[in-house]
Formats: sequence, C-alpha cells, structure tokens
Amino acid sequence: MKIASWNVNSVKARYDRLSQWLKSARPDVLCLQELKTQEDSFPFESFEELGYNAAVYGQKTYNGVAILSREQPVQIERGFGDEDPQARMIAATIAGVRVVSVYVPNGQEIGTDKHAYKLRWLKRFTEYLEENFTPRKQLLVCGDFNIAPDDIDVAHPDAWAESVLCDPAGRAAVAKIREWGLVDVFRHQHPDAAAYSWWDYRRLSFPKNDGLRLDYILATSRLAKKCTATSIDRDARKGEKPSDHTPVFAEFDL
DNA sequence: ATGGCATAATTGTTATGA
Repeated sequence: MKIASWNVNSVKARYDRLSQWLKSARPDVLCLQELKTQEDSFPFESFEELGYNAAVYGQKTYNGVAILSREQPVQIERGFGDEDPQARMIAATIAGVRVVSVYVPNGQEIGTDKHAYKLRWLKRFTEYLEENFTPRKQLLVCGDFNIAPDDIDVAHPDAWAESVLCDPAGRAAVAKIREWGLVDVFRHQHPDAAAYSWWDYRRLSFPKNDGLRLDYILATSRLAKKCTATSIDRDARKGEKPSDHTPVFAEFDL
C-alpha cells in the first residue's frame, strides 16, 4: 500500500494541481489537510473519475480533513466525538489498516490562546489513541503536525527557535505520541536526511530551501516493520500556485 | 522592526496560516 499525506491549503484552489499529481503519483491512499471547504462543496465526483473514494470531514473557510482511497474506506470517524468545533481529524479503515488524517492546530505564537488550544488538542489526540488502539494494531497517523520534531527537521534552527513550530512543549507532546508506540517512518529510514515538507510562501523560502519538516507518517511498529520506502515529493512544491506544503510518502508491503 | 504571500469569506477588509 502506497500512502501519501498532503496539506493542500484549499482543495478547491488546488484541485487542478491535485488531480494532475494523483494521475502521476497514483497513491492507494491520500490523507488531505486544510480542505477549507464543507462536504457539500467537496469535489467527490471529480475524484471518483480519477478512481478515488473520499471520506471527508469538512469545514467552511478553515481546517477540514479527508482520506482519499482507491479501495472503499469503511468505519469512518469524524473528530473525537466531543465538543471540538474544528474539523481536524478523520479516521477510516482501508485494507485492514486504521488510517488517521490529522491537521494539528498551528498555535500562532507561544503563550497565546491558540497555542494553548494546540497543546490541548495534542493531549486530546494522545488520549484518543490510548482509548481506541494499542501499539500492536495496524495503525497509521498521517498529517500536518505543525511541529518540527527536532532541529534536524529545520533548515535554520536558530531562526525558528522561538517559533510555535519548534516549541519544546509541542515537541514533547509529539514525542509522547511516538513513545506511545508510533514510528516516524521517514526519519526511521533516513536518520540523517535534511528534508522538509513546508516552505513559507514569502522570502523566497522555497528556492533557498528554508523549510521545515512538519508533515509525516507515523506507523505502529507492526506496520513500520513492513515499510519498504519513504520519501518527500519536493517537486510538488514547484511551479504555479503550489500549496505551501508538499506531499510525503510511505509504502508498505502488507 | 516590519512585512513579505496565500486563501476564503466578500467587493474592501479581515482572520488565519506557519
């Protein structure tokens, strides 16, 4: 199973690029984040024509997550089933694997209400994992975590040290998710790679490769053992009207 | 020190992202 995760920064604004990319990359599963649209205006039919089913948890203007899959996704779960008003998590079972697409809150700046919400959300997500799974299950958590796990995941760590993307509390929260029993499969396969998944639209960040690795695929060890390849598709950040994020890949021999 | 760029709500401006 070839799976990818991509924060597309509006599924409607990105539709042409997204469909072209699907035609050439042909993943079995694609986790999407930042749809910025409701389910009633999600382009289900267009994805169907490309051979993909869609499980969607939409929201107007902000957030929104989805899972596209060639095989029909089942047991679809939208959100944690509590009062979180933001559409940031969707789960579905595909080929016996529980797949979760997450869009972790950005947090704006350390010390703000948004930062507190980010940390609360990560804690809630950890509880969700603890309550619903064991590390022995076949589970994948894919998405935009809005945290660069370590300094190796940042082109210029000093410049980003005070950023909410490198916040020690946020890093600790993501580390706790890994410690529960999830492996960052890209980092596991490429321990020394300086590779990024997000570049600011401003300041010529992409041509300068001033990026951060904020998007990743986490797998329980049972699945991580079956991981045959991982990569980041830097080319998808090039050209006209790109998302500020680029897709990340993992392949599993199930 | 600030803004820089992009998107969606709308049509002039704001909220948010990372």
